[in-house]
Amino acid sequence: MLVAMTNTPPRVRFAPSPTGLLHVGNARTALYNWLFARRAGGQFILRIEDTDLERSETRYETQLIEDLNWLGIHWDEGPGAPGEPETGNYGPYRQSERLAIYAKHTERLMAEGKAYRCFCTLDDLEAERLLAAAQHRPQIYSGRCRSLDADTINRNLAAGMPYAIRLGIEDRPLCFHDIVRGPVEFAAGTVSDPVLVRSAAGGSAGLSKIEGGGIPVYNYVVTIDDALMGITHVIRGDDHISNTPKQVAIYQAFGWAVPEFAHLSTILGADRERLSKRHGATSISTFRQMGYLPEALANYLALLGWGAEDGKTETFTIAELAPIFSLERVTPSPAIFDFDKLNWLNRHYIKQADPDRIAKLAERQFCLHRPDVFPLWSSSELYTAETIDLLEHLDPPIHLDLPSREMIAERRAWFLSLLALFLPSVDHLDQLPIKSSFIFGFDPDASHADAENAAILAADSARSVLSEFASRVRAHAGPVTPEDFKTWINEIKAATGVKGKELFHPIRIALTGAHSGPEFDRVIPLIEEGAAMGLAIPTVHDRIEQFVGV
RNA sequence: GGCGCUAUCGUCUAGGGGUUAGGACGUGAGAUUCUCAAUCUUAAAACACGGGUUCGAUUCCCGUUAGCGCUACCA
Repeated sequence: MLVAMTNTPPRVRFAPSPTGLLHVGNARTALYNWLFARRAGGQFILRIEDTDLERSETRYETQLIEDLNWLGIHWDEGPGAPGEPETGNYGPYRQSERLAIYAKHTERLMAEGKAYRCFCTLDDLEAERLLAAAQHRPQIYSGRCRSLDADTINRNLAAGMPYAIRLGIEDRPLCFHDIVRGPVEFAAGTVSDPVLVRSAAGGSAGLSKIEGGGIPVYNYVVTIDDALMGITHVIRGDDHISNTPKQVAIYQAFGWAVPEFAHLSTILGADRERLSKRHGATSISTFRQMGYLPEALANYLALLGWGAEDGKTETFTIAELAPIFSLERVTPSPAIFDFDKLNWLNRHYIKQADPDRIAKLAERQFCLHRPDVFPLWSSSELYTAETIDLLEHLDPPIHLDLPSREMIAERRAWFLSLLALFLPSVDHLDQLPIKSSFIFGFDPDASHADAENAAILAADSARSVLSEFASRVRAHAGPVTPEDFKTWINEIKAATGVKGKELFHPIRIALTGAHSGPEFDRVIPLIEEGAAMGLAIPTVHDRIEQFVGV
C-alpha cells in the first residue's frame, strides 16, 4: 500500500471544529499533518467542520486561522477568510456548505439498499444498551430496523414517526492500518450499524428528511469529505480510533479506497489527565499572549511524541523539521505536557531571535501589563524615523508634538539595554514587566516589611552600611555612575569592615527592593539614564531618600 | 460493564535478543558572580509485574496490573 502511495503525492487534512480556541493537542495534529505533507511533497488541506451550527462561531474560525499562520502552518487548499474565495479544487471546505453533497450520497446508499431507516427511539436504544451492559456484552445496536417490511415503513412514515438513517454493515471484523500503531482490528459483533443521518430534531420530536436534509453525523460527513477530497492519509487524535471502524464501513459501502490512518496520542497534564485549562495555558492564542515564540511552541510540539533519528537533536525550526519528519517515528503512547521544557526552548529561541523582533514583542507586553509606567512606548510605533520624516516634509507641515529623532534613538537604546538586562531571567515575555518593575519604582514600606529583607536589614552591619551609603549619595551631585558606586563600595568596605553579601544586600534592597537581581554595574546606568531622559523613574538619590526616610 | 489503545530515568524520548541502556528538560553538587538569572563542568536517576520462546530477554509472544480513549440520532 505504501509503495503505491509513493507514486502519488499524499493529501492530508486538518479538520478542526470552530467551537473554541485552538488547543495545543490539535495544533500538534495540524503540525504533524503539515510536516508530513511537506516531507512527501503532498498537499495539506484545511477543512472546517462546522456542522454543529449551535457551537460553531465565525470568530473561532478566524482565530484558528490566525493561530495556525502564527505557528507557521500554511495550507495548500482551504476556505478563504469569510467572504474571500477559497483555494483548491475540492471545495467547499466548510462542511456547512456541503450539506447537499451529503444528502446526495445518502440517497445513493438508500437506493442501493445499503442504508435503512431506523425508527428506534432514544429510549429504545438506551434500554438495549442497559441490557447489554447487564449481560456483559458489547453495547451495540441490535439492527432490528434493518429488515423492516415495506408496509411497516410506510405506516411509520405516514404516522410521521421520526427516524434516523443507518448504514447496514455485515457482521465481520473491521480492520484498518495505522502508521503509528500498526494493524488495528475490531472484531465482528463489536461495531453498531453507524447512524448516517440523525432525526431533524435530534430524537423523538423531529422528522428526518433526506431530501430536506436531516442532519448528517460526524462519522459520515468526515468520511465523505475525506474520500471526495482525495485524502490519502488521515492523521488525527487517537480519540478517533473507535470511530474508525465505522468510517471504514462507510468507505467500503461506497466502494472507496480506505486511506492510511495515523492516530496521535493524547497530550496529558502532569496528573496524567487530559490536558485542560486547569493545568495552565492550553490554547495557542494564550501561549502567544504570554510571550512564547511560535518557533519554540512548534519545536516543543514536534518533540511531544516524536524524536529525531539521531536521538539527540532537540532544537529545530519547522523548516528544518520538514525534511526529517516521519510518522513512523511517532510514539503511540500518551505524552505529558512539560511546561519546563517548553520554557527552556522558549529561552533558547529568545536568545537566537533578532533583537528587533524581540523588542517589538516585549514592548507590547509592557504596554499590556504596565501602561502606567510605560505610556511612552504604547504609541512608539507612530514615532518611527519614517513617520517623523514624513510629517516634517508635509506641505503645509502638520504640527504634532512628536519626540525628536535623537530622543527616539536614545529611548530605544535605553529600552534595548533594559531588555538585555532582564531577558536572561525570563521564560516568556510577559514576565518582563514584572521582573523589571523595580526600575520604575517600588514600595519602600513593602520592601521593609518583607520578612527576608527585614532579617537582612536588622543586622548592625546593614545599618552602618546603609548610612555610609546614604551619606555618600546625598553628598553627590548629579547622576551616579558605576565608577562612583565602585568607589563608594570600596570606601564603605574600608570604613565598616563589612564585605560580601552583608555589604551588597542592604544596598540592593534600598535601591531595588529585593536582595537579588541583576548586577549593579548595569542597573545603575539604566536607572540614572532613564531618569535623565525624562522617564518616570526614581534616581538613585530618590531611592535612598525614600528608603532611608521610611 | 464492553471495545480499543498504551507501558524505558520525575518528564519528553533514543535504542534494541548479548549495550557501561544514550540524549534533552528538570533536580543535586561545583566553577563564575555581591545576589539572582544566564553560562560552563559534574552527579544521581529508567526498561511496570508474572509466565513463556531462547544458550541468553529490557527488546519477541501471552497474561496481569495500571493509565488513557471511545462506549450518542456530539464533533
